[in-house]
Amino acid sequence: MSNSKLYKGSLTTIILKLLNENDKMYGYEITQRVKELTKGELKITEGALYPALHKLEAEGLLDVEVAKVDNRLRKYYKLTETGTKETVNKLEELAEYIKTMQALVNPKLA
Amino acid sequence: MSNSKLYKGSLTTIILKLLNENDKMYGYEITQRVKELTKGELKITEGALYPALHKLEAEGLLDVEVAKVDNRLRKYYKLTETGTKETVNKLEELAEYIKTMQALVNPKLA
DNA sequence: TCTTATACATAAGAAAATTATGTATATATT
DNA sequence: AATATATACATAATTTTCTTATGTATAAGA
Repeated sequence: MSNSKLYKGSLTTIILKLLNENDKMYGYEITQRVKELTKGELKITEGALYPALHKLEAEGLLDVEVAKVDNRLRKYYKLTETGTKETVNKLEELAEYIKTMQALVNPKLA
Repeated sequence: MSNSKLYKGSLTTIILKLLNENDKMYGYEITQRVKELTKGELKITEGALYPALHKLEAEGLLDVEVAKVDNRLRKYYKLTETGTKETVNKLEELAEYIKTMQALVNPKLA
Protein backbone atom coordinates (compact mmCIF):
# COMPACT_ATOMS: atom_id res chain seq x y z
CA MET A 1 0.00 0.00 0.00
CA SER A 2 2.77 2.41 0.97
CA ASN A 3 5.97 2.37 2.99
CA SER A 4 4.00 4.03 5.76
CA LYS A 5 2.11 1.82 8.19
CA LEU A 6 -0.42 4.56 8.84
CA TYR A 7 -2.61 3.37 5.97
CA LYS A 8 -3.44 0.20 7.86
CA GLY A 9 -7.12 0.33 8.62
CA SER A 10 -7.88 2.98 6.00
CA LEU A 11 -8.80 0.77 3.07
CA THR A 12 -12.46 0.36 3.96
CA THR A 13 -12.88 4.11 4.33
CA ILE A 14 -11.27 4.67 0.95
CA ILE A 15 -13.43 2.10 -0.83
CA LEU A 16 -16.67 3.37 0.69
CA LYS A 17 -15.87 6.99 -0.12
CA LEU A 18 -15.02 6.22 -3.75
CA LEU A 19 -18.25 4.27 -4.17
CA ASN A 20 -20.13 7.09 -2.54
CA GLU A 21 -18.94 9.42 -5.26
CA ASN A 22 -19.02 7.11 -8.23
CA ASP A 23 -22.19 5.07 -7.88
CA LYS A 24 -20.58 1.86 -9.10
CA MET A 25 -17.01 0.75 -9.59
CA TYR A 26 -15.13 -2.47 -10.14
CA GLY A 27 -12.03 -3.60 -8.29
CA TYR A 28 -9.38 -2.84 -10.81
CA GLU A 29 -10.95 0.55 -11.41
CA ILE A 30 -10.61 1.34 -7.73
CA THR A 31 -6.90 0.57 -7.74
CA GLN A 32 -6.37 2.86 -10.73
CA ARG A 33 -8.51 5.66 -9.35
CA VAL A 34 -6.62 5.64 -6.05
CA LYS A 35 -3.31 5.73 -7.88
CA GLU A 36 -4.47 8.75 -9.89
CA LEU A 37 -6.01 10.66 -7.01
CA THR A 38 -2.95 10.22 -4.84
CA LYS A 39 -0.46 10.81 -7.65
CA GLY A 40 1.05 7.38 -7.11
CA GLU A 41 1.49 7.75 -3.35
CA LEU A 42 -0.98 5.00 -2.61
CA LYS A 43 -1.12 1.73 -4.47
CA ILE A 44 -3.89 -0.63 -3.40
CA THR A 45 -2.68 -4.18 -3.78
CA GLU A 46 -5.00 -6.86 -5.07
CA GLY A 47 -4.28 -9.05 -2.08
CA ALA A 48 -5.72 -6.32 0.13
CA LEU A 49 -8.49 -5.06 -2.13
CA TYR A 50 -10.39 -8.17 -3.15
CA PRO A 51 -10.72 -9.66 0.34
CA ALA A 52 -11.83 -6.22 1.57
CA LEU A 53 -14.52 -6.01 -1.11
CA HIS A 54 -15.74 -9.51 -0.31
CA LYS A 55 -15.93 -8.63 3.36
CA LEU A 56 -17.89 -5.45 2.73
CA GLU A 57 -20.27 -7.40 0.56
CA ALA A 58 -20.68 -10.10 3.20
CA GLU A 59 -21.43 -7.41 5.76
CA GLY A 60 -24.14 -6.03 3.54
CA LEU A 61 -22.48 -2.70 2.80
CA LEU A 62 -21.97 -3.44 -0.88
CA ASP A 63 -24.00 -5.04 -3.62
CA VAL A 64 -22.25 -6.73 -6.51
CA GLU A 65 -23.24 -7.06 -10.14
CA VAL A 66 -21.22 -9.10 -12.60
CA ALA A 67 -20.69 -7.84 -16.13
CA LYS A 68 -18.77 -8.97 -19.15
CA VAL A 69 -16.88 -6.27 -21.03
CA ASP A 70 -14.59 -7.07 -23.96
CA ASN A 71 -14.94 -10.73 -23.09
CA ARG A 72 -13.46 -10.01 -19.66
CA LEU A 73 -15.12 -10.30 -16.28
CA ARG A 74 -15.96 -7.28 -14.21
CA LYS A 75 -17.60 -7.11 -10.80
CA TYR A 76 -19.31 -3.83 -10.23
CA TYR A 77 -19.81 -2.86 -6.62
CA LYS A 78 -22.20 -0.28 -5.30
CA LEU A 79 -23.22 0.92 -1.85
CA THR A 80 -26.31 -0.50 -0.19
CA GLU A 81 -28.37 1.76 2.06
CA THR A 82 -26.47 0.44 5.04
CA GLY A 83 -23.26 1.04 3.15
CA THR A 84 -24.17 4.67 2.55
CA LYS A 85 -24.81 5.17 6.25
CA GLU A 86 -21.59 3.47 7.17
CA THR A 87 -19.71 5.73 4.76
CA VAL A 88 -20.85 8.73 6.78
CA ASN A 89 -19.58 7.06 9.96
CA LYS A 90 -16.24 6.19 8.42
CA LEU A 91 -15.71 9.73 7.20
CA GLU A 92 -16.54 11.09 10.63
CA GLU A 93 -14.07 8.67 12.14
CA LEU A 94 -11.41 9.84 9.72
CA ALA A 95 -12.02 13.48 10.61
CA GLU A 96 -11.88 12.57 14.30
CA TYR A 97 -8.70 10.57 13.78
CA ILE A 98 -7.00 13.49 12.07
CA LYS A 99 -8.11 15.87 14.79
CA THR A 100 -6.88 13.54 17.53
CA MET A 101 -3.52 12.93 15.90
CA GLN A 102 -3.01 16.62 15.41
CA ALA A 103 -3.74 17.18 19.10
CA LEU A 104 -1.01 14.65 19.85
CA VAL A 105 1.68 15.80 17.47
CA ASN A 106 0.89 19.48 17.59
CA PRO A 107 -0.43 20.06 21.11
CA LYS A 108 0.14 23.82 20.93
CA LEU A 109 -2.73 24.14 18.47
CA ALA A 110 -5.12 22.07 20.54
CA MET B 1 -7.25 1.83 21.37
CA SER B 2 -10.50 3.24 19.97
CA ASN B 3 -13.54 2.01 18.11
CA SER B 4 -11.90 3.34 14.96
CA LYS B 5 -9.49 1.08 13.11
CA LEU B 6 -7.63 4.06 11.73
CA TYR B 7 -5.33 4.20 14.75
CA LYS B 8 -3.81 0.90 13.72
CA GLY B 9 -0.22 1.68 12.78
CA SER B 10 -0.14 5.02 14.63
CA LEU B 11 1.18 3.88 17.98
CA THR B 12 4.89 4.15 17.15
CA THR B 13 4.40 7.69 15.86
CA ILE B 14 2.58 8.65 19.05
CA ILE B 15 5.22 7.19 21.34
CA LEU B 16 8.10 8.79 19.49
CA LYS B 17 6.44 12.18 19.40
CA LEU B 18 5.68 12.16 23.12
CA LEU B 19 9.25 11.19 23.95
CA ASN B 20 10.49 13.88 21.63
CA GLU B 21 8.68 16.46 23.73
CA ASN B 22 9.17 15.02 27.18
CA ASP B 23 12.76 13.78 27.27
CA LYS B 24 11.90 10.67 29.27
CA MET B 25 8.66 8.90 30.08
CA TYR B 26 7.57 5.54 31.46
CA GLY B 27 4.92 3.31 29.99
CA TYR B 28 2.04 3.99 32.32
CA GLU B 29 2.75 7.71 32.04
CA ILE B 30 2.39 7.48 28.27
CA THR B 31 -1.03 5.86 28.54
CA GLN B 32 -2.21 8.62 30.90
CA ARG B 33 -0.74 11.43 28.84
CA VAL B 34 -2.42 10.18 25.69
CA LYS B 35 -5.74 9.93 27.50
CA GLU B 36 -5.39 13.53 28.70
CA LEU B 37 -4.23 14.98 25.41
CA THR B 38 -7.02 13.31 23.47
CA LYS B 39 -9.68 13.96 26.11
CA GLY B 40 -10.33 10.26 26.45
CA GLU B 41 -10.68 9.59 22.72
CA LEU B 42 -7.62 7.39 22.63
CA LYS B 43 -6.77 4.81 25.25
CA ILE B 44 -3.51 2.99 24.71
CA THR B 45 -3.86 -0.57 25.93
CA GLU B 46 -1.02 -2.23 27.79
CA GLY B 47 -1.04 -5.18 25.43
CA ALA B 48 -0.22 -2.79 22.62
CA LEU B 49 2.09 -0.40 24.45
CA TYR B 50 4.60 -2.65 26.17
CA PRO B 51 5.40 -4.81 23.14
CA ALA B 52 5.74 -1.60 21.10
CA LEU B 53 8.20 -0.11 23.59
CA HIS B 54 10.22 -3.31 23.64
CA LYS B 55 10.36 -3.32 19.87
CA LEU B 56 11.49 0.28 19.65
CA GLU B 57 14.17 -0.45 22.21
CA ALA B 58 15.33 -3.53 20.30
CA GLU B 59 15.53 -1.43 17.15
CA GLY B 60 17.76 1.08 18.91
CA LEU B 61 15.30 3.95 18.83
CA LEU B 62 14.84 4.05 22.59
CA ASP B 63 17.07 3.69 25.61
CA VAL B 64 15.66 2.38 28.85
CA GLU B 65 16.54 3.18 32.44
CA VAL B 66 14.96 1.36 35.35
CA ALA B 67 14.01 3.27 38.47
CA LYS B 68 12.26 2.48 41.74
CA VAL B 69 9.72 5.03 42.91
CA ASP B 70 7.58 4.43 46.01
CA ASN B 71 8.81 0.86 46.02
CA ARG B 72 7.32 0.35 42.58
CA LEU B 73 9.15 -0.35 39.33
CA ARG B 74 9.34 2.20 36.54
CA LYS B 75 11.04 1.93 33.19
CA TYR B 76 11.95 5.27 31.80
CA TYR B 77 12.35 5.44 28.05
CA LYS B 78 14.13 8.13 26.09
CA LEU B 79 14.97 8.66 22.44
CA THR B 80 18.36 7.68 21.11
CA GLU B 81 19.91 9.75 18.35
CA THR B 82 18.51 7.32 15.81
CA GLY B 83 15.18 7.57 17.53
CA THR B 84 15.17 11.35 17.21
CA LYS B 85 15.83 11.07 13.49
CA GLU B 86 13.12 8.47 13.09
CA THR B 87 10.67 10.75 14.90
CA VAL B 88 11.14 13.33 12.18
CA ASN B 89 10.43 10.68 9.54
CA LYS B 90 7.33 9.44 11.31
CA LEU B 91 5.92 12.94 11.62
CA GLU B 92 6.55 13.56 7.94
CA GLU B 93 4.77 10.32 7.13
CA LEU B 94 1.82 11.38 9.25
CA ALA B 95 1.57 14.72 7.46
CA GLU B 96 1.78 12.91 4.13
CA TYR B 97 -0.86 10.40 5.21
CA ILE B 98 -3.26 13.16 6.19
CA LYS B 99 -2.65 14.98 2.93
CA THR B 100 -3.23 11.83 0.88
CA MET B 101 -6.39 10.88 2.72
CA GLN B 102 -7.77 14.36 2.30
CA ALA B 103 -7.10 14.13 -1.42
CA LEU B 104 -9.16 10.94 -1.43
CA VAL B 105 -12.09 11.97 0.69
CA ASN B 106 -12.18 15.60 -0.34
CA PRO B 107 -10.94 15.60 -3.94
CA LYS B 108 -12.35 19.05 -4.60
CA LEU B 109 -9.72 20.61 -2.40
CA ALA B 110 -6.85 18.68 -3.98
C1' DT C 1 6.24 -13.44 -30.08
C1' DC C 2 6.58 -11.50 -25.90
C1' DT C 3 5.46 -8.09 -22.60
C1' DT C 4 2.27 -5.19 -20.43
C1' DA C 5 -2.35 -4.12 -19.15
C1' DT C 6 -6.77 -5.60 -17.70
C1' DA C 7 -9.49 -8.38 -14.30
C1' DC C 8 -10.48 -11.56 -11.09
C1' DA C 9 -8.93 -14.74 -6.92
C1' DT C 10 -6.65 -17.01 -2.90
C1' DA C 11 -3.03 -18.83 0.26
C1' DA C 12 0.99 -18.25 3.34
C1' DG C 13 3.06 -15.34 6.28
C1' DA C 14 4.03 -10.89 8.82
C1' DA C 15 2.72 -7.05 11.62
C1' DA C 16 0.05 -4.75 14.92
C1' DA C 17 -3.52 -4.69 17.49
C1' DT C 18 -7.32 -6.72 21.11
C1' DT C 19 -8.55 -9.39 24.87
C1' DA C 20 -7.45 -11.94 28.70
C1' DT C 21 -4.35 -12.99 32.21
C1' DG C 22 -0.81 -12.56 35.67
C1' DT C 23 2.23 -10.31 39.32
C1' DA C 24 2.96 -6.72 42.72
C1' DT C 25 2.62 -2.41 45.53
C1' DA C 26 0.09 1.91 47.03
C1' DT C 27 -3.87 4.48 47.94
C1' DA C 28 -8.68 5.34 48.64
C1' DT C 29 -13.16 3.78 50.16
C1' DT C 30 -16.53 1.43 52.98
C1' DA D 1 -9.86 -4.26 58.58
C1' DA D 2 -11.42 -5.42 54.12
C1' DT D 3 -12.05 -4.30 49.54
C1' DA D 4 -11.65 -1.70 45.40
C1' DT D 5 -9.10 1.23 42.55
C1' DA D 6 -4.82 3.10 40.84
C1' DT D 7 -0.14 2.43 39.69
C1' DA D 8 3.30 -0.35 37.01
C1' DC D 9 5.11 -3.89 34.69
C1' DA D 10 4.55 -8.25 31.46
C1' DT D 11 3.04 -11.93 28.16
C1' DA D 12 0.11 -15.34 25.59
C1' DA D 13 -3.73 -16.43 22.50
C1' DT D 14 -6.32 -14.69 19.08
C1' DT D 15 -7.97 -11.47 15.51
C1' DT D 16 -7.54 -8.17 11.93
C1' DT D 17 -5.38 -6.33 8.12
C1' DC D 18 -2.01 -6.16 5.31
C1' DT D 19 2.15 -7.97 2.03
C1' DT D 20 4.00 -11.15 -0.94
C1' DA D 21 3.50 -14.77 -3.93
C1' DT D 22 0.96 -17.33 -6.94
C1' DG D 23 -2.71 -18.63 -10.17
C1' DT D 24 -6.10 -18.08 -14.15
C1' DA D 25 -7.56 -15.70 -18.27
C1' DT D 26 -8.18 -12.21 -22.10
C1' DA D 27 -6.69 -7.91 -24.75
C1' DA D 28 -3.52 -4.78 -26.52
C1' DG D 29 0.95 -3.09 -27.72
C1' DA D 30 5.93 -3.57 -29.01
